[in-house]
Amino acid sequence: MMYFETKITEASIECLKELYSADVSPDSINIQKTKKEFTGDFTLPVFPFVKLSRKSPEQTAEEIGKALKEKLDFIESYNIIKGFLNLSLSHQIWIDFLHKGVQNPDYGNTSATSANQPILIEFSSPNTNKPLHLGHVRNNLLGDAVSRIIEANGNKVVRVNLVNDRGIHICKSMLAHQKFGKDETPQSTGMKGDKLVGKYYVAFDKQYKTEIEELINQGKSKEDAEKQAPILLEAQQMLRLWEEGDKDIRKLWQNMNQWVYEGFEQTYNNLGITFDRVYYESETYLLGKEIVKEGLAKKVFYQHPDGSIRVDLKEEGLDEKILLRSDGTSVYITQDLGTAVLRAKEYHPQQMIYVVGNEQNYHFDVLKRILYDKLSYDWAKRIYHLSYGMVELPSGKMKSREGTVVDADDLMDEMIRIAKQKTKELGKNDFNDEELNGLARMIGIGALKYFMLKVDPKKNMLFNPEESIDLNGNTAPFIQYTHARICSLLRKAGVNTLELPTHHIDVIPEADKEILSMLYEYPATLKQAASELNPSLLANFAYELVKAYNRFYQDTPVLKETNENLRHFRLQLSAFTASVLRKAMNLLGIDLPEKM
RNA sequence: GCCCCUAUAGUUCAACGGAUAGAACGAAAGUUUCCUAAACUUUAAAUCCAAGUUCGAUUCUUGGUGGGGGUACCA
Repeated sequence: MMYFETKITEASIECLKELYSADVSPDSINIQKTKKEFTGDFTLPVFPFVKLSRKSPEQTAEEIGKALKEKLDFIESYNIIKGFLNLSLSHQIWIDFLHKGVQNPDYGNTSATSANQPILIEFSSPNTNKPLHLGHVRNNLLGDAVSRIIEANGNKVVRVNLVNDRGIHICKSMLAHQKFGKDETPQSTGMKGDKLVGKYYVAFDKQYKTEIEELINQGKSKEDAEKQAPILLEAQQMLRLWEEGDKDIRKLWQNMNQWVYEGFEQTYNNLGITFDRVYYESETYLLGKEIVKEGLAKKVFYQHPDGSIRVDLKEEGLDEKILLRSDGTSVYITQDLGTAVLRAKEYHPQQMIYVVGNEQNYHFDVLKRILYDKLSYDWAKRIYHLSYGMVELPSGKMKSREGTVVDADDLMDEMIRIAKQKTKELGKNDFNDEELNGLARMIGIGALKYFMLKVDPKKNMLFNPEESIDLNGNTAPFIQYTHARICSLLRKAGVNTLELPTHHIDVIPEADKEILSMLYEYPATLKQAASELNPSLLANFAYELVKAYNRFYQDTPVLKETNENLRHFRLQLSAFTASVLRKAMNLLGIDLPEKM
């Protein structure tokens, strides 16, 4: 793949040296795509160089344009508007680009460099006390898409999941099941395991609130009531018993977690998500505790008079942080310390990415500081928190305990149902049942994934359950439909587009050219998506490409084009478009149908 | 209180410091003897406020205002 921008930049530096004896850094050469309303392919704003030339922007642009045209044979012409130098490339180089691109199955990808250490990426990281909701969906889709994007950029990826399978939150579900559960199981109730366990988490919270209220009525302060509610004390006792290895508690814990895993498995399958390595907090928290003790021995941590172990990060601009409770049980960050050390040892990754919501920004600051500054692990500087925004409802934040969540399974089912209904409404009858179900799935899940991934990860996003996710406009089905139309076109053409001869066409029409130049942008878009860990760039790219193609399709004949060279050119252009769409969307985990 | 993030059409989202801020939904009006109308075309509609840096600021800096998050012996 040739990068015209690079060549133009290099040539521009030479020109500036020859014309004005000036040494200019590549940074000040800002080659951009020419805007649609002007003639040209690439544009160089020359304002930064008028100081060197001591001439007007127009004159400066003229001099640079003339010199560039002489230097670069692929520049056919140029024009100047104000201080903008617009360069047009030759038709032939664009035709060559199409020819090479359409035949290159790896177009846009960077070939793998096997020597590199893997990039480790943690995502999903569920708690086992409740089912997955829309917030987790964003996390999973983001982690999966980022993994794919990094792979396409030539890096090895290890997808890891960290299951928070122990802790006070699970004890709450367990306790509620013991108290109110009547020995219910997924089998006896027919409920999905994670849903059943989630039910008890809510039951716990209900009882907890009742007890708090009673205590307040007895004259306790709200704060004391929250700390002294009997059911909470029981849960804390249960956690201590769990950490001591109490047989009955461990048995119940194993059973209930198993139910949850079976439920999660279904959800992951539906989302099309897999992992290479699953860590369980129950397997790493002891290592975490050891690390805390080592830190204590090395005096980088200290024991508070109340018995808890803490770290002082005031010098690092943060605060004190508790690492071990006064009763000796571990907290959230304890296991994260252990897990991080274990991972570093197992994989020696070149980078450790954590896909975790922005509500935990502070937590990751602290984690990194402890590992790097306090414990002097050099690899800890390669920890990167991919912090994404919350999914909000019109009523505000989702809260599991209060039941204001959008359940992941329900939402997927609903999306598939709507897609199926829409397909029928549109009178698409040439599908058998199996095909119809497959298509509805592709569309429904695709729409959901696209909806979540088209938004810049770091921004909060809003989901309105009243309005189901759109299937029109800037959506996956819009892109899928265009792909299906192209496939139909190619089927009818009855030729192998890859084997078509080189075309000689006099001019590339405007609409054709627009698509071509967008296809040219794909590799740079992919690179940017990888370096910014931002899948939304690919979503927006695919959308823009489809907009342009639909405009083209609307009023440009392809099969009916009588000029054979032009017809072949357009078939290849269409085939290349379909192929790039598949690539971009596949990196988002979205499949495209050949018929819809 | 302190810290971080954020602010763009009625709504949901775009825009490496570059030209006339771009889409979608919603609203209004159109397009099918022609390769799939889940499409296309047209109209109305926005940079929170105030300074600063710059040839040029939605973008960078400072101050203010609004929204979100964090600051737990929760995760």
